[in-house]
Amino acid sequence: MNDQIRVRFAPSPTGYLHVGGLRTALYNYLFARRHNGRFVLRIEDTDQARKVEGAVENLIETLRWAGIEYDEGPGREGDVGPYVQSQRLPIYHSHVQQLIDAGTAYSCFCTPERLDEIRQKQMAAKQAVAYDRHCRDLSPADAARRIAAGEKRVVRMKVPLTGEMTFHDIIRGDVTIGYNVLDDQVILKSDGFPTYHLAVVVDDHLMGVTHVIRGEEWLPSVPKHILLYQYFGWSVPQMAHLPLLLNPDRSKLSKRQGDVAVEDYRTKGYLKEAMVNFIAFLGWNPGDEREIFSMQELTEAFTLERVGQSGAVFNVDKLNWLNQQHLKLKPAAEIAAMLRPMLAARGITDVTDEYLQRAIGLMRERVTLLPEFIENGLYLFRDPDEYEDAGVKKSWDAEAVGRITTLADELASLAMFDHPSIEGCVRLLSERWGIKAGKIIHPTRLAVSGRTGGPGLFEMMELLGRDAVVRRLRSAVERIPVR
RNA sequence: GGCCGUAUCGUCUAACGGUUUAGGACGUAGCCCUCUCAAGGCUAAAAUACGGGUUCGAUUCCCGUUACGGCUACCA
Repeated sequence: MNDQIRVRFAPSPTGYLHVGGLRTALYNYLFARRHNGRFVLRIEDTDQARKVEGAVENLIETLRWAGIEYDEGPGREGDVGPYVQSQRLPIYHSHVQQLIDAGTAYSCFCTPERLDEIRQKQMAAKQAVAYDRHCRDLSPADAARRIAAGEKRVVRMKVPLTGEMTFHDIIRGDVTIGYNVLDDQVILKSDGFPTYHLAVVVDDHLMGVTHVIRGEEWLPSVPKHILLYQYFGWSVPQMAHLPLLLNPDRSKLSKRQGDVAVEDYRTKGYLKEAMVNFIAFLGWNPGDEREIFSMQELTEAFTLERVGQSGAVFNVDKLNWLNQQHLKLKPAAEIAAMLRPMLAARGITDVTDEYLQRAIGLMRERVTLLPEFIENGLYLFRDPDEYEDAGVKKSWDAEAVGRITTLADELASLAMFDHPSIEGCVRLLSERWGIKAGKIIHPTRLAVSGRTGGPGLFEMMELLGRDAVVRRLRSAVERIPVR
């Protein structure tokens, strides 16, 4: 392997992709792209109890949706696979044996009950909770005999009894942790699966990972990992521990206080561009005052050095704003494609692309989320079947009904039915009647759309077309009771 | 409890110890624009947790306190 930068995103498949996970994946991805490196996806499914059916597929699909493509991983094999830990058991076993042979790890036969017991005692005595190293000095021969006899065991790594370790983190600088607060971590479970600590070290090394970029929750276990690198005689990758994402009350981001699954946001109608832009800015900024970034721009601007050290609250208001901004930038054809299924769900399938895209043009600055195009702009596709009370109350009186009737006739005989002609017609009437144009505009909007707000009336009527407009005006006159 | 980490407007953040009346953005309020709703423009309120040092000078460096968070599993 050469000196190319290699990073990985290594989620465990427990159901869905967490927004914090998305950010970790994104930063790894951006870092790899920025340095022409490789981005690896590795599935850490060493906990059989937490395995969730379909979670891996879901994870991959969500990453794909966000535009985070991996260079190597499940379904995209490279030279250092497999990329799913449950398929790498023999690799872990031989490495564990290596440590046992070298005397840096040992078999432990303590039962869960015994472990529980000492933990209880330690807690009662207000001592640090740690394994008492009961099996650390069993002779290898004894251990081998008990294994042969079929006794259940785990394998633990030996942590020095005294001393401390200082390591460097790109984001946090030098961190020192004493060995006395570390216990002899289990590295191989009794079911034959490795724990995270062993698997992550073995795989990161074997997969040529040069930079470990992951969440801050891993910071305290770094010394254990470095110890393992040393036991194996391997060089240690660079570390970058990212600050956590927080709830509005500053606790670690969780359900209960909002959505944490990326797919929830996708379902709600957030754009991937907004999601990525927003997530990137939680803990990182470009150092200037730009706010709106495409994935491409992010890859050009991203550096680990500009990642902050403190947790960031997930602020939905800002995400909403970013979604609006990206909605304004996105080509109408792409928005149209996303709207089609939503329209179809309402039985609207007879809309041409041209019409739909023009409708999007009228609505895009008035919506925050995708479904609002339809919720707030349904009248662009169907005649309204109800009229806002506030509008009726405000602008629908006998005079208005008379004017709308006349307007309908005038519009029906207009030579051209485009924005300028329609506007000219309305303005002419308002002059003739000696009233402000608004006196005609407001009831007309109500009659045509059922709403009091929305796109400019004349553009809207042009899009709707003469037939629909005249029909709606006349039907409103029939249907809306005069107050 | 122990260990580790973090601490600038409500929120996301900027400010290589001096260029700072601490800048931008979201949100909030007001004004402008205007056929409505938006969008946009302008304006306003809004922060260096606290206490000690170091320094001619601290948001920036050091120490302590406080607060918050993480870790402390045969979970990741």
